Amino acid sequence: MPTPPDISDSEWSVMEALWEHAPQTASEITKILRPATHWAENTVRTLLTRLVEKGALKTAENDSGTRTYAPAVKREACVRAESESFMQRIFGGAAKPLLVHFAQNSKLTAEEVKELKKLLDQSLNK
Amino acid sequence: MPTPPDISDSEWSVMEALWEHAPQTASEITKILRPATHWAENTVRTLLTRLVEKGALKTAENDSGTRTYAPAVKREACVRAESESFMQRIFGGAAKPLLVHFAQNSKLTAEEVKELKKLLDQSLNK
DNA sequence: GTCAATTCACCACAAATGTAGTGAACTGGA
DNA sequence: TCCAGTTCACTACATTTGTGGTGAATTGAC
Repeated sequence: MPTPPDISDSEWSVMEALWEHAPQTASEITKILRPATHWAENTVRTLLTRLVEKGALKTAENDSGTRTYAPAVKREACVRAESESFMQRIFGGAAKPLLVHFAQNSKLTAEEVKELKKLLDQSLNK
Repeated sequence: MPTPPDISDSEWSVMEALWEHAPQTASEITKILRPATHWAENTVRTLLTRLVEKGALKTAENDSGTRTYAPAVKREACVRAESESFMQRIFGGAAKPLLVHFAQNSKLTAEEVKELKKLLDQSLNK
């Protein structure tokens, strides 16, 4: 898989739809996104085209000869890239202050806290 | 303090300089940022102007009659806003998967892990 | 008082983003 | 076979962002 390109806000919604389920056609994706976005189909098509240009999606044709889209980059890799650049931007690249911030500003259940503590421990023995 | 406006990448660097030390003049800020950015003074001035328009900075004059800039919004509030929108964008607004991601992808010292675990516990009794 | 340096208001301009419209081409059903 | 709906390639256009140039006004040092 190639390095994840920059993916803008709107584009990210499209990617999510395709990470969730692929391949899909432009009109299918539009329908999936409609409730949340109300985007015109042409808007979605523009985003799809840009994402293909960026190398984030690849296309193929389905049985009816209609173009379909599928991710060319893994969600996890994109999440990592976006997270990295966010951490860089806001927390000077340091994980600890970031974790401090979210640990302090989030409402977590006792279960979640337990789980996270376990993960933190594991992050040491790696 | 007003609600934090959107602050772009370059603008954020300027804000950091002023959160660090304020008030400062345009040329002072340019000098501070120069090692990291190599921006022309006019570039910094443009960013300053935009930040004032956005309400992120306020201006005054110093003794020599030169304009100075100072934050009009608290860093903590901006960090919170950016963090919120990042969490929304990438993790669907959920803190737990975000924390999981960073807990797993960060190299932390034993000290830091201890500290974070403590913070997590405290986040419960609030 | 003059001149060089500083400060500023304004303008510039390309790339990226958000959000679509137009018009041609194709296609499945009556 | 002809038309309506679908798909697509292009184009459009306002904003935001990154990056900086021009030229006028001011001011401190001679």
